Amino acid sequence: MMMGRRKSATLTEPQKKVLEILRDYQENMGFPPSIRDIQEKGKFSSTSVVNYYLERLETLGFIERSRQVSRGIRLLNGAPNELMRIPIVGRIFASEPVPIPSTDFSYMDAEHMVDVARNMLPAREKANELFALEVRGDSMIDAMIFDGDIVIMKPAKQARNGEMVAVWLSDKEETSLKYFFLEGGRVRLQPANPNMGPIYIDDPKTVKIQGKVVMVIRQVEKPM
Amino acid sequence: MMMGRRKSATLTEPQKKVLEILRDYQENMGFPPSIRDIQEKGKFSSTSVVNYYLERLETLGFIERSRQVSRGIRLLNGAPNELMRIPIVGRIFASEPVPIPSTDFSYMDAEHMVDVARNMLPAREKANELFALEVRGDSMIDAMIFDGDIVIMKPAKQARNGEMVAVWLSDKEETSLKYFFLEGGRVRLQPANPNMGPIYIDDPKTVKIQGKVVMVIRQVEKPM
DNA sequence: ATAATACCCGAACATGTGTTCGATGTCAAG
DNA sequence: CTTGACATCGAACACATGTTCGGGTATTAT
Repeated sequence: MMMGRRKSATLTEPQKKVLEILRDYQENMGFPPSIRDIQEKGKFSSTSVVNYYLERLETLGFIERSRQVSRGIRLLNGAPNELMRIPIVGRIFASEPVPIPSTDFSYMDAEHMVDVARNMLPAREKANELFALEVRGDSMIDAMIFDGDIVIMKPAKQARNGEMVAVWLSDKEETSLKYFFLEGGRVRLQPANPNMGPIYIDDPKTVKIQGKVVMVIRQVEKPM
Repeated sequence: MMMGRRKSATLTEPQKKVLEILRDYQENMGFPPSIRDIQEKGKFSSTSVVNYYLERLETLGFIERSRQVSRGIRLLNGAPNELMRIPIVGRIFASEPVPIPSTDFSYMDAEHMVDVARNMLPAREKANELFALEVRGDSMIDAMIFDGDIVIMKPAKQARNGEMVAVWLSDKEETSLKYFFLEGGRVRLQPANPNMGPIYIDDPKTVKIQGKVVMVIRQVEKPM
C-alpha cells in the first residue's frame, strides 16, 4: 500500500487542535476559517503561530493551502471524500420497466436527490451516469431489497457474469433485480437471498437488462 | 410540505451562472470563491454586479452569506449536504455481542470509515455518536441484511416500539438485528423479512439492546 | 558552551476582498 | 413623457486576512 506519511499517531497537541478547529469551522460555517478565526478559537497568541502550524500540517499532508487567498485551506484528510448528487429518477415496481433517466435533469430539484460519498462507490463511476430508484413493494424481496430501499444504478445494456442487474422479463412482464449469469447460451438469474433458487431463461432475448445495481441504501427510520 | 420559495424554475440566466460557478468552485477548490473570482469566471463586468446577484440569491434562499467575511458564502440549496465520517468499529457476527465503540477513535484511521451524507440520515444525529459495523455471515438474513453489508447504528440501551435494534439474546447467546416491540411485558422481535415470523421473549431481562440501526448500506460489487 | 531544533511572540506590511455610492441604461406601467 | 423597478457600471473606500521578520524561549544533542 504505502500512502505517504503515516505520522498520524504522532500529532502534536496544538496540531490536533488546529485540525479540530478546521474541521469544526468548516462543518458549522460552510467555509474554511481565516487564520485569525483559528487563533481566536484555539486561544493562540499570535497569527504567526497558527500559520506555523498550518504550514506544518500542510507538509504532513493533512491540508492543502492556496497562498495569498483568504481562507484558502482545504482539509485533505482522506481526500477521496466528495459528494456525488444522484438523481432519483423514479420508483421501481415489479410490474413496470425501469424508468429511463432523462439525460438532463433540471437544475436543483432537491428532494429527488441522494447524496453519496464517492469513495463508497466502486471505482470512479462517472457521476452523471448514475441514477437512483426508490423500490416500491416487496417484490424485490428475493433480491434482499425491499420497500423504501434506494438502489443506485448505472445504465447498461449488457452485464458480465456476477453483476446485479435490473432486468425486464418480457415474457413475465415484470422487472426484477437479480444476479446475472450467462451460461452456455441460457441466462441464469440468481436471487441475492441464498435461500432461494435461481431462475433459468433459455432465450436470452427475453431478458432486457436495464442497468447494473451499484449500491443499495436502506434508511431505517421507524417502519412500524 | 411547502418549504419557502419555489421560484426554482424562474432563475434568471446570470443567477444560474453565479450558482453554477459557486458550485464548481467549491467542488474544485474546496472553499468558496471570492466575489472577484466569480466575476472573472463569469465574465461579469464589475464586482458590484456579482454582489448584486449574490444578494438576490440570498433572499431567494439559495445561498447564505456571512457579511464582512472573505468568501463567506455557503450554498444552501439542498444545503443539508455534508459528509459525516463514521468509524467502522468492528464486525458483527451472530455469535458475538456488538463491539462497543471506544469513545475516542484515533484521529484519521481512514479505511475504517464510512462517509455518509448527513441528509441521508434521520434528523440531526450527532456525528460522534454514530458508529458502523460490517456484517459477517448470513446470520442476519432474516433482517434483510447480509454478508458484507454495513449497518450504521447509534448507541442505545433502550428502544421504542418499531425501531430496529441490535440485541444480545443472553439465553441464546447471540446477537441479532430485529424490529423491537414491547407488548404487555414481553418482547416481540420481528424480522424485517415479512415472510418470517416473530420471536417472543417473555423475560425482557434477557434482551440486551446494543444500539439502534439507523441505516444499511450495501455495496454491490461483484459478489461470487 | 555551543549548536540545532522546535516552538512561540507581536507587530508591521501588502494585498485580497466585501462594501458602498453615484451615474447610466433598460423597459414596461401610468 | 414621466415614473419607477430592475439591471449595470466603475471606482473608491475600509477592513479582513495572509505574510513576513526580528526577536524570543525551551529542550536536546554535540
